Amino acid sequence: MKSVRIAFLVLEDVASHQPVGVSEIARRLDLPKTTVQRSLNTLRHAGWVQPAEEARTAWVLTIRALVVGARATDARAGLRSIAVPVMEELRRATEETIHLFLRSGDRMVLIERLDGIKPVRVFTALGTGARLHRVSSGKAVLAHLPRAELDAYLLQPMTTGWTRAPIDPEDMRQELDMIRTRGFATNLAQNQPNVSAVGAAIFDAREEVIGALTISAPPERLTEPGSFDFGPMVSDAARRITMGLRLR
Amino acid sequence: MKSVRIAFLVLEDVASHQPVGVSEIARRLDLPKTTVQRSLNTLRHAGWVQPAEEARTAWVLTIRALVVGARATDARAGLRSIAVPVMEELRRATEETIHLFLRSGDRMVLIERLDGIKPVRVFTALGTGARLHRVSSGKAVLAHLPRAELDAYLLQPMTTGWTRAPIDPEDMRQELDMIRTRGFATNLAQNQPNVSAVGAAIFDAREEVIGALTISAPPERLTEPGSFDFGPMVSDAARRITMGLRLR
DNA sequence: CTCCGCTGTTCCACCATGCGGAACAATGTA
DNA sequence: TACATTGTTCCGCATGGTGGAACAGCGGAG
Repeated sequence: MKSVRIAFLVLEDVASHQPVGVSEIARRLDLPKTTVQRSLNTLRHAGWVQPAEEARTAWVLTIRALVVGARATDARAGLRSIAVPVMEELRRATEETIHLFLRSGDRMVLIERLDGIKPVRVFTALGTGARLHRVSSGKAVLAHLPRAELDAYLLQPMTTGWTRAPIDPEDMRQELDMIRTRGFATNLAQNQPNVSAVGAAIFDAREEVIGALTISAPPERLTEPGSFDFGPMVSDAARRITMGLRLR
Repeated sequence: MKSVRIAFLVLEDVASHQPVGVSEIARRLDLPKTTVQRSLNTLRHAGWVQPAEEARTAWVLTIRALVVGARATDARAGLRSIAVPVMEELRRATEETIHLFLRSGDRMVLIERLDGIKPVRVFTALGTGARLHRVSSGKAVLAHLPRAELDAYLLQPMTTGWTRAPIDPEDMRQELDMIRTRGFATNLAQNQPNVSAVGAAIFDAREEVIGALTISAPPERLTEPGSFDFGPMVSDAARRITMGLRLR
């Protein structure tokens, strides 16, 4: 179904470049303008894209995309209903921001957030994604990936997020070993300068890693000694979520 | 483009009934099984649906749907970046949960949430929708809709959400008049038994209503006198967001 | 003012490709 | 065992998507 494949390519291109016009999309996807325009019209009739306000010549996503997309997390057998109470408890205990991530390919995607009580916080929007090796949640996941998958991932070049320093795969393996033994991963302002975090992996009923839970805070509230307080707390909370999923 | 239209129908059906099988979808959409299955396969290759864990015979949405859907709110010229700081301030002042809604047709859709500090809270997932007349945000929007649109809306039968009591369109008009004059709408546990809320409308640069901001709390913390404290606060916050949008 | 490069849009003939009935297989229920 | 479900494969027909070409509208440069 060529036309469907094209329609979704167009939709995703609109999503990541909106507001955007016909020619621009056609150029980027290397498709005839005609084809792209036909797709856009169909997408409009389906209610997924709409002309940007005023400019009838640029396109943006509609809210319908959000409504449908938001249901994506319902799939995981009520993960949210199991996770949220645990997250609430964890937030009360730490007073910091708690994030719930799911893995999607080689990215971690934020699917739920309970923000901290203390004033200084970092704001991450739902649906935001980051490469696995850049974030504590991702490292927690990497540490529990099947050997073959991990090897494949480490073949890709990796850099730290902030200072674009390259990461040595062997160093990463060592870090992952440590994460596996102590039960949680850390990220001390390595991805974004003002955010530190500790994270622990969550497993589904088949005992495969599916995501991670994290505690985020400004670096001054999450130093290495501090992370040893929070570390066991996330690790314990994540394990309780895993338990909950297993009982389903 | 028939095949594309069908593919999106199938996708939306999966979204609202997952996990779901071929025959069930075919029955509901009144399409041949073959057609539905072809669509599902294409959707899988596009990365939008996947077989449910274990049961290879049922389908669910993938996280990709969330990632794309989450971008839908970026369209509104940085609404989020303008709204969030105002919402933070409002939450600090009230210590209650702050919701940001956008209108989509005759529904209000939750696009951002900052949860309250106090323990008892009601949890609404992002992307959740509700009929306009059922929620305070929706009533705030209705109160500022162009006459023709309002008339059209009031022609539909309306009931309260909880006790399915019918609502008289004339009563609603009166309530909307009051909302318009005092600047905010209230919902005192009428939709869900444990949630009260006050809401105020947000306008775009063309001065058309696009959404609303609300403060939610359990009824005991948001009684009629209390709502007169919070009322002006939401109303003021919403106006500041509107101002921000106008400057863009 | 005119030209040029860029937009988005319309038209149309060809033929790839999606359509869907029928027939099959793999379940689990009476 | 019989039956009513489910999901899956196959294939011939004609529908409808494809994409080149040609047109129109806009804005900036010379």
